[in-house]
Amino acid sequence: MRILIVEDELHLAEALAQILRKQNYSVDAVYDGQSGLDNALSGIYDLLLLDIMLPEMDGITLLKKIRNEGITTPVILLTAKGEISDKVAGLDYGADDYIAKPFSTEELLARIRAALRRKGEILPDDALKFGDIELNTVNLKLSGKGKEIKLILKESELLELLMTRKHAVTSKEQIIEKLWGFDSEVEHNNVEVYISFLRKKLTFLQSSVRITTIRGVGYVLEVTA
Amino acid sequence: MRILIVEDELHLAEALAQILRKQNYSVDAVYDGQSGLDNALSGIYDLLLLDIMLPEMDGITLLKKIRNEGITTPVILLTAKGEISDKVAGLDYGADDYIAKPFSTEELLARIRAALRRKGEILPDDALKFGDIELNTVNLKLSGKGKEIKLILKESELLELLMTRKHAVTSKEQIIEKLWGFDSEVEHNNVEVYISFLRKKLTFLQSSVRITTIRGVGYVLEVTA
DNA sequence: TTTTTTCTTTAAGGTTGATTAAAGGTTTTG
DNA sequence: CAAAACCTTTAATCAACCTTAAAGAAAAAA
Repeated sequence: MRILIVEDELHLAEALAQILRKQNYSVDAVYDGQSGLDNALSGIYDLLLLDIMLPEMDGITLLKKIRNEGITTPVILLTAKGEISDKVAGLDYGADDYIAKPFSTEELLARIRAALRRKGEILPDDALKFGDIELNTVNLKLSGKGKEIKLILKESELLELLMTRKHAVTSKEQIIEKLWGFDSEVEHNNVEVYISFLRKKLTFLQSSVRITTIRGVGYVLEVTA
Repeated sequence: MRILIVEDELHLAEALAQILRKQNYSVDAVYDGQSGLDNALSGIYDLLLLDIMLPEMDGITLLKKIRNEGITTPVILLTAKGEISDKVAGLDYGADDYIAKPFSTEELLARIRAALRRKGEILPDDALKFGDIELNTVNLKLSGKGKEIKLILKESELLELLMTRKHAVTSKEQIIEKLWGFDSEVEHNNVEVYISFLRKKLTFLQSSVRITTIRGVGYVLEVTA
């Protein structure tokens, strides 16, 4: 289950992300409205947590835009105390719920569960697809052509990143930032090692998906003919 | 037999829970209407004890909502003295009974038995199944392949959690939250210990069910070939 | 109540397996 | 060709996890 947090208070955003990851949700966080919109439009999220007060573009505008694009992802608005009128506007524009800051973890989790339940009675599972492979980001199993193989966490996170970014080229810096965190001192070689591991497993699966290197730029998934 | 208590007076809720557990009911308690709704909708309970005055969402509204969802779980309302009109409304909306605070333990237990009897003549039993094992959450006996072994409470709760979550991976945090409560300071090692105990007992039963570790993620039940 | 038993938690050391670092090879680019 | 970027494998390190024993707490029995 993938959740996108759009919240400009970095601290809160990271705290939320951490809490949700412990519940085994896949979480991405962005810190301004424009990035929120870009990410939300990808349609890969099962739920959006949207702060109302945001730089670049406020949460309500963001909500309006994604609804106009036909995206029905459940949205929970995060509101400060005084923003009652915003709440109402939010619900009018298709938010599923709102929760006033400060809120308890428990309450947030309950509302998330409720929103997810409300939406798709049959909860979509966590399988990501690309070409002939399917990655389950919860139990870390990668399958294709009848075969199946277990990944370890870092492999899964890396492949997940490549799969969600589809045909975009992903740089080593982006990978490091996503897998090891913003200011980590991890070497490029480290990424190369995991790319190598993944290629081996893709080969084992006899998948037609491969990880192509674009020198000086990054990696991208491709389907071979 | 699983009972959900929705009662905002923490003290009363816990006291009730304790009394009912002594009667071998499986009891969960939540302290506001929204959480009550979330939990009740899961449909796993055999009875709901519902306070009328609640934060977030009052008991009557809660009752209405679950009945609208087609959930027929018996409901006993807990009412304060003055709330006669609420009682009536409650019965209109499909409560099975009400009991006025303060009430005696005996009276409550009698009404619970009556409500359960009234509902399903054949009472659903408390056996959970997965693969070749069966867990009775009331007498804490785990059986499979003809053999049977007694679990202790924490083992049973842990296995119950894994069994109800079926093929989902459950993190240690989720386990701690469920077994020890939200903000407890219990160490991860504690979970590991009980996982270890359970594995030993599964081995003793020669069950094909095993608890698989997914490093950095959590635990999941699997059936071996 | 005191004693005994059972259950729960803590602590410690061992084991496994993930991660990192390193080294040598290969491919691409200028 | 030389330099840079990348690939792959292996070995060392480190973190996560497992297991056992025993202390502590709670419940049951005497």
